[in-house]
Amino acid sequence: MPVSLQLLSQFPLLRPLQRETLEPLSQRMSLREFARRAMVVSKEATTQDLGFLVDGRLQGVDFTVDGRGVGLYFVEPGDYFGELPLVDGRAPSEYVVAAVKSTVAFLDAGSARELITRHPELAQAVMKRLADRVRSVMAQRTLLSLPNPFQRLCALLLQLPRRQAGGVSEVEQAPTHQELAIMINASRETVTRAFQVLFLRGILVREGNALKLVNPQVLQDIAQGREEPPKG
Amino acid sequence: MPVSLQLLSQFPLLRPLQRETLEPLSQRMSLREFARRAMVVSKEATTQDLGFLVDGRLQGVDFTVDGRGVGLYFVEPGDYFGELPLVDGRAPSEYVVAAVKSTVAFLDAGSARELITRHPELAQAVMKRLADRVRSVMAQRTLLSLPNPFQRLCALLLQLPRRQAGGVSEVEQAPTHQELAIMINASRETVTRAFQVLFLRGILVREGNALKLVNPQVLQDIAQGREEPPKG
DNA sequence: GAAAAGCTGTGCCCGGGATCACATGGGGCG
DNA sequence: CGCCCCATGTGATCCCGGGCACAGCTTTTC
Repeated sequence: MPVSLQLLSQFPLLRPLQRETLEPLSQRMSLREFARRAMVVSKEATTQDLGFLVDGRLQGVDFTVDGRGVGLYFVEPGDYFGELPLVDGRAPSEYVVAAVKSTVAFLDAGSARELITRHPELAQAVMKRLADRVRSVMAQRTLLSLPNPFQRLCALLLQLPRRQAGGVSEVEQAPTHQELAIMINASRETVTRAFQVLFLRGILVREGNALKLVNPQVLQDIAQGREEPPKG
Repeated sequence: MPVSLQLLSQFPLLRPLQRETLEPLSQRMSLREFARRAMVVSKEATTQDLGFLVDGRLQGVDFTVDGRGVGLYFVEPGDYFGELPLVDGRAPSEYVVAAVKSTVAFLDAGSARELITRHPELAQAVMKRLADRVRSVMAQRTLLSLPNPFQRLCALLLQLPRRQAGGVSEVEQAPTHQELAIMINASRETVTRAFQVLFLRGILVREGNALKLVNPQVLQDIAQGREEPPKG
């Protein structure tokens, strides 16, 4: 089930490639659909194919032994994933699931490796991507080593993907309290109560499904322990 | 201050290179000595040179805002470091300090980048290295998200570098309670008390500066929450 | 060898968060 | 429309682990 050239040329990673290189690739690749919540890559998977997200949205997740899930990162259309097993030949470090109905193009491990080896620009891009992941996981590690839940929540809010909306930076599609709780190693109720305080102080404003960070500076101060985590 | 070819050829990363490639490199590189505790790379450094550890032992460390230090990883002779800034051009994510008196050979960022771009085997090796770091930091993140300090300690013990000694795997040069405490986000006293219990149960045996993991299986069980963290 | 500094071991207290239980609210879906 | 499921609030309770104080011990330093 080959993939159209036009589709492939939409991926930034493959942009540097010549048409002659792309064409045989498109022959080897295959498109697959995934329903919402479907597992795209299992942690136990032995294949090391490189995946390109054509459409939808994927999420890297991990589970603690007691079954709680942790969101690690998102994959947006145009992005690729699965580079970790591809590079080191070991099993994936996490699961990848479809956050919504998604379409993925897979390139087999062999071709992917050859491609990267032959094209330094691609190798460069993959290294860059891995570096980004190191930094992002490091940030999470640092966050988790903060002493109290309030600080961790503030730190997390600052590192969630945000966008500017009317001069104020906001988190769209804010995760649920439960999801946040897991990410900062706290209970759901603690997150709720911390939010109360932040709302009360006007540091944070809820707007439908989005969260406006009215005063990021204070969040930063609390996260870094410069300002006392407010109690009530 | 050029570096001898013989020295360079001891680095696995550079092993694939021809003598003709190595020679100009050796001209550009410079050797530097660092005393114990000296800072090799600052987190604020703007240079992106690649460092090769000739002799001694380095440690990647980070500091929380309140000044507590966290050990992240070690660099042993033959290893290189500084690949993260080199790859993504951003500031280092941590400090590198000399654990003991050390000798380091530096290669300027430009030459290093060119080298990697020109030689796919090297790019491959660097990618592998980055992948290792992703996995190691992920492991630390997972550890920190365990609910209680006892579990975290067991998990940490299992992920410290170990070696086999007389059929029993042991941690040489065990870190101090204080250092362990910081790594698992707990207080020094809590670590001490947890050790008490582990010694009492014969799961762990102290032998001078080394720690024998007599029963790794139980450690594993406790870490994963399958077995109740013993209370006394 | 004496002093100083650092590591380890313990008792005690207290407060922050986990946990439980339940009330509300709100949105999707038959 | 009514139902149900999930997300959010909120109070009450309890206990784990942080923090302090201090007592041996070992290791460095001069």
